[in-house]
Amino acid sequence: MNYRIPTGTKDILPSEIYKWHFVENKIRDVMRRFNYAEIRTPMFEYTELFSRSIGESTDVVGKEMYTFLDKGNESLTLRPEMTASVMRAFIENSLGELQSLNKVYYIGPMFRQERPQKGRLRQFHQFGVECIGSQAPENDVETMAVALSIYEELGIKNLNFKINSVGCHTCRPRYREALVTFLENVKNDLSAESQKRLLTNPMRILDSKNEKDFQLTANAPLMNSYLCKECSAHFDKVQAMLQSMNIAFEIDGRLVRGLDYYTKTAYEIQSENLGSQNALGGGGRYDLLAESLGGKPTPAVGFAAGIERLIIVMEAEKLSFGEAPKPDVYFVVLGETALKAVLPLARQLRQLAFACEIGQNDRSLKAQMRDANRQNARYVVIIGENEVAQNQCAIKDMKSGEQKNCPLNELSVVLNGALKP
RNA sequence: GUGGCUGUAGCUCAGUUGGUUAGAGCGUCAGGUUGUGGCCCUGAAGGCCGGGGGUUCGAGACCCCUCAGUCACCCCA
Repeated sequence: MNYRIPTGTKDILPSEIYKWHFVENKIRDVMRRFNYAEIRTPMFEYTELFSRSIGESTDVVGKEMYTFLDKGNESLTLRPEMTASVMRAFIENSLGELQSLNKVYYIGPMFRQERPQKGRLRQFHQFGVECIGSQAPENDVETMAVALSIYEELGIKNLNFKINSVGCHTCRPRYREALVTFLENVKNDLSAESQKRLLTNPMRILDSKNEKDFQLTANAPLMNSYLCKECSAHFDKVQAMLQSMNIAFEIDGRLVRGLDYYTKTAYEIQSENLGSQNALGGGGRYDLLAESLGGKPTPAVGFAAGIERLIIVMEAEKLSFGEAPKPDVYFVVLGETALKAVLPLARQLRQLAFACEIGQNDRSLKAQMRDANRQNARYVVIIGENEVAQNQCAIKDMKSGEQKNCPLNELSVVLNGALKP
C-alpha cells in the first residue's frame, strides 16, 4: 500500500452510498415541507471570518482549523461549520433587503483537525438550518421541529432533547460573576482543565465530564435563574410552544453551547447510541452575530447536526435505509453477434427509464447469471447466437425462476408490463 | 496535544512454552451442467504476518523504535 487516506477521513464506498442518499433525501424532503431553501457556500473562506465569528478563545478556532496560505498569500480556512459562512453570504448578498425572514438550510462537508474517534472525523458532514431575521420564539421552536422531524421520520428512538437559555449581553455578565464567585470557593479542588477554564470560559465548567467537577458544581448557580426579563419571557414562550406541539424536552441548566455567538436559546439533541460524542445535533439563537460581522443587527436562530453520527445511530437502532439500487434488467450476452444486438436494445430500454446492466461478454453464461443474481437483477435477458438468428431473446424472472421467449421488438412492452403494474 | 487497546489473505479472525513449507470461514474466480443464478460439492488464485532494528541456531510470536487504526480525555456535529 503506497498511498493511504488522510487521517480522520473516510471513503464512502459504492456499497454504502445508498444510505447517504436515503438520509439526504429525507433531510431535503423535511426542509421542503418547512419551507427552507438550500444555500451552498464555498468550502473555504477567509480565515478571519471564522476567527471573528466563532471566537478566538474556542477550540474550534484555537486549534482545530485547517488554515493555509494561498499563492496570493491570503489566509484561507476550510470551513469548520456553516453558520459563519451563511451569515457572511446573507450580509454580502443583502438577503435581508429582499425579504424580512430568510430560511435556509445546508448539507455538506466540514473540516476540523482533531484526533478522530467514534463519531468524530476531520472531514465530516453536517446538515443544518439558519432562520435569519426574527427574534420571535416560534422561530427557535421551528428549527427544533425541523431537526426532530428528520430524526423522527427516520425512525430514531430514545433521543434526549435538552434546552436551555444562555441569556444575552445584559444578563449573562451578571450570571457569570455569580458563577465565578461560586467557583472560586472550590477552585483548588477542580480539575486542572477546569481551573484553566475558570479564566477563559467558566460556563463550560458546568458541563465538564469530570466526575469530581460535576459533584463540586452540584449547587452552582445556573443561568436560568439569572435571566433578564426579556430572556426569561422568551424562554418561557419556547417551552410553552414545545408543549403545545407535544414535543418532549428536558431543561438542562448546564447546557452550554461551545461557540461564542450564542444568545438566549441553546439546545442539543443527544443519543445514547453514539459513544462519548453523544450529540447528534445542537443549535441555538445568535442575535448578535450579524452585527459583529459588520451587517445590520439581525436576530437569527439555527442548528447543525452531524450526518455520520446520524448514520451511526440509525445503524445501532437497526433502522432501514431503503433498498440499494439494483438493475431491472441484466443482459446475458453470448458472443459478438449477440453483443451487437444487445447494445441498441439496452440503449432503448435505458431511454425508457429501465436500469440495465450488460454482462461481460467474455464470461460464461453461468458466470453472468451468477453476477446477475449477486446484483439482485429483477429480470435477466439472455441473448446468444440462436436468439439473434430468430430475432428473439429469453427473459427470465429471477424471483420466480420462470423463463420464456420473447421477440426482441416486444421486449420493452413485456418489461413495462412486468415492472410497472 | 495526552492515554488505553489493536495491527496475520479483499473481509472477520485462529496461529500452543519461539521450532519445518502460514491456517480457517466468508468473499472472488473456475469446474461439477457444449447455454442458466441462489443451495450443495470440488479446486484455484490471493500473505514482505504494518514498517525498521534487536535477541536467538531459529521470530508471526520476545524486546526497542516507528507508523497506522481504534476508543477515550480535551472539545465538538
